[in-house]
Amino acid sequence: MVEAPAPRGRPRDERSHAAIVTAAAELVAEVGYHATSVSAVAARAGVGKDTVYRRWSGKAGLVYEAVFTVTDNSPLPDTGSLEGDLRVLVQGLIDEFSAPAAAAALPGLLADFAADPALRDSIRGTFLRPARERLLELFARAEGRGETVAEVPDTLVLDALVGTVFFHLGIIGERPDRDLARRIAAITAKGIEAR
Amino acid sequence: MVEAPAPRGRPRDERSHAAIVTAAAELVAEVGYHATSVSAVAARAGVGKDTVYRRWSGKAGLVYEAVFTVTDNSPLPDTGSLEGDLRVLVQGLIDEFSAPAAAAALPGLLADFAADPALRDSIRGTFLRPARERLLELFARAEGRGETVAEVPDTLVLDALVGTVFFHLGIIGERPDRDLARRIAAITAKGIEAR
Amino acid sequence: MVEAPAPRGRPRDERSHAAIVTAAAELVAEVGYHATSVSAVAARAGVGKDTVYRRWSGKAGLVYEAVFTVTDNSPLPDTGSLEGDLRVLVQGLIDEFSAPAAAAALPGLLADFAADPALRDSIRGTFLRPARERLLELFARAEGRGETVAEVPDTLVLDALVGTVFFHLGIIGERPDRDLARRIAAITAKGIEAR
Amino acid sequence: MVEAPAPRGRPRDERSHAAIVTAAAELVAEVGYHATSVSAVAARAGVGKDTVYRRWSGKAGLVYEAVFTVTDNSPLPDTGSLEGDLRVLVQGLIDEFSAPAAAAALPGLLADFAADPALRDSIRGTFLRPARERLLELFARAEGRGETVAEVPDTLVLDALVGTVFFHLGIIGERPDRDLARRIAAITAKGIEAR
DNA sequence: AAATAATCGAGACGGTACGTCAGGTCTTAAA
DNA sequence: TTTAAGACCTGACGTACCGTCTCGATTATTT
Repeated sequence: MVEAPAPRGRPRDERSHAAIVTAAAELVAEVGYHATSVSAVAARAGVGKDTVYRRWSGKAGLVYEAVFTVTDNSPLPDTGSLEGDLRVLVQGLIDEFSAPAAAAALPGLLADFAADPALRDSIRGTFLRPARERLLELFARAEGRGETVAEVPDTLVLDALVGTVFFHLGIIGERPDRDLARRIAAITAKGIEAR
Repeated sequence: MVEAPAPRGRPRDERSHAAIVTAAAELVAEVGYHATSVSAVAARAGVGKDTVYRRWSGKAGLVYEAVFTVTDNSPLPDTGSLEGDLRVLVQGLIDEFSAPAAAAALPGLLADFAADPALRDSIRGTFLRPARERLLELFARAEGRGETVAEVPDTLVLDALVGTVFFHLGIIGERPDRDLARRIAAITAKGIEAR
Repeated sequence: MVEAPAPRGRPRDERSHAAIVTAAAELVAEVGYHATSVSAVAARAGVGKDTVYRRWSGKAGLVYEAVFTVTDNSPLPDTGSLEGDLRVLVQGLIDEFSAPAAAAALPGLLADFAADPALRDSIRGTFLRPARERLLELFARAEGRGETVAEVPDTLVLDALVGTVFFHLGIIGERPDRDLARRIAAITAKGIEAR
Repeated sequence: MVEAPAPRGRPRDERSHAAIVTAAAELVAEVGYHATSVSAVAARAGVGKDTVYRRWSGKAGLVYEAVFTVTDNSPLPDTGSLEGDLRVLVQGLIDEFSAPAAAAALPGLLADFAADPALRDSIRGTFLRPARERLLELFARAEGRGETVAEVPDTLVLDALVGTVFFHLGIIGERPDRDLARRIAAITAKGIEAR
């Protein structure tokens, strides 16, 4: 087991952490990702810049935590069909990507993550993990029901779902249509059915 | 008919234009989108900054033209099936997005485009137009063969194809797998078939 | 005798000259010397920049002509005393330096002249010439009246008169006091009297 | 009594201040006032531009401090006569204005000061203050000796002395003649004597 | 109690890029 | 050859943000 490394000196103030995250989320929603600066976040949080850099490596990491902290861990409802389950999953992505702060942050955020090897790895490892677990659970259910799924890497299916939603809403800026989740789920479900 | 607005004064030097575009493409491929600056592009092109800003509104517009000028207008080969045609189309996207300059530029570029309303509109209007025309041609062929396609907006299908490739390669940084085009085409073709 | 160099091609448009000078004088009075640019002068005059540079070497020479063209050549009135004559001469300098365009132009203009050897020489040769001629005339009258003047270079006296007025009004920005000419003339007259 | 405003944050580095001032003085002496830029000063001082703009409003204020910091506070020697005392004072002005950096800076510097209301006020308040104090001391001595001085504002006498020296040396570019101080002092002393 | 050590808010630090503007030159078609 | 127009290269402007460093002042643990 890993020992805590014996904390010495003044402990970090947890309230600073919360204030920074809140300030970052607000700023991103108000002025966008590009116009959000670490200086401005620190100023709004009533905190020194060092206090931010002591906890995060830069704007990207900070905004990521500020915008995507609320991971929905509620179990995926069982709709009884692969397509129905996928629709719920996709609707979740749509809701997540349509939130004001997320919509304002996503393109710039993912660009910054993609440009940094360390951060890039955390996209699959952290950002996509919950969605991937849900997708695997969903596949398992389908198999349990006897629905066979074609031989296709789950990461590719996930990239297709996330990439489609991200590009459609985040890059193009399309408003989330009422039928969007249904259509994406329908195509994907039929597309990956065996036979 | 629209009259040319009677050009007055010294005409723009076409060699400057070409030098700037070349310098931009090289720089992006060498140091990445973020580290590419208008000043550096101008310096490498042997041109004043004004000459750049006279023709482009900023880094985003310039890099876009530098990286995505070579529109492939060759007619889409007719493979005899929707899935086959889609595979060619998707492979074209993969090749386009995997080129060194494009791969280095895409995430930051699309983020900057998404952040500017004027540029954002040009994504559909310019960047996606050739691919969309190919897609429509491909749908027309399928109908001509009697293959019926489900009621689904072509822009959504396009966003799905482009979004998937962009996210998989550009954001996640996955290497373009040998089977990538085949798999995406297979899922999509089956997914949008009527029935 | 000097031959005219056989004018070939389109002759210069004299109206351009006048338009440029007028535009320059107006601009200097409105926005000051620093904010006056050759581009702006040309634009206001409805003239190309080249047409300006073909006639003047730059902003300094142009503004000089625009602001100090109206040389007062009226003969200096004979007041009957050195001090009285000096007072009239100094009042003339004050009036000249207090005109809106001149006041706005002088400090920057003289600075630019001082920085360029060619222009610098023209301060004595052109700008100060009329005043110097008046001063010499004034000395001649004094001698004619039997008033003896101490051995002092006339250029130094002139520099003292002009420098005092220029510094007091142009640099410090003092408003031209009612007694200013009288006081300067009194000091100078007494100061240069023999004995 | 005025409280020190409780300095917060990292204090300014005094070595930066000195390095900037030195670099500015050197540059002005080497390339002149016009060709001296804030960027070049910062680069030579090994300092960011922000560090310069944090302390000075622009080139004018910076160069002023760089060139005219060394105020000569030595007491004016008592020569026993108004004219002698004036000669010492004027010689001091000549020496000050003839120093390489000062000669290169003065015309442009005073032009920039004259163009900015805030800086303009500091000419009398700062630049001319030492000379004015000397002049007043000199008048007091004269009165103490029984030499009566005509009713004339001391600021006008000062403007005459400074203006004459500045115009003669700075604008016209005359070399400081051996007799210059003597002549100016003689004219002024006689000119302001009562009777 | 004293010493040690990490944190805090504040803001200065050296860099770098921004987008604008002026300078003075050059190139066009028309006069 | 001049004209109006305007593109050309150069280089300075003053601003903003980056991520680091330096203050004096806290706030904890260790001696």
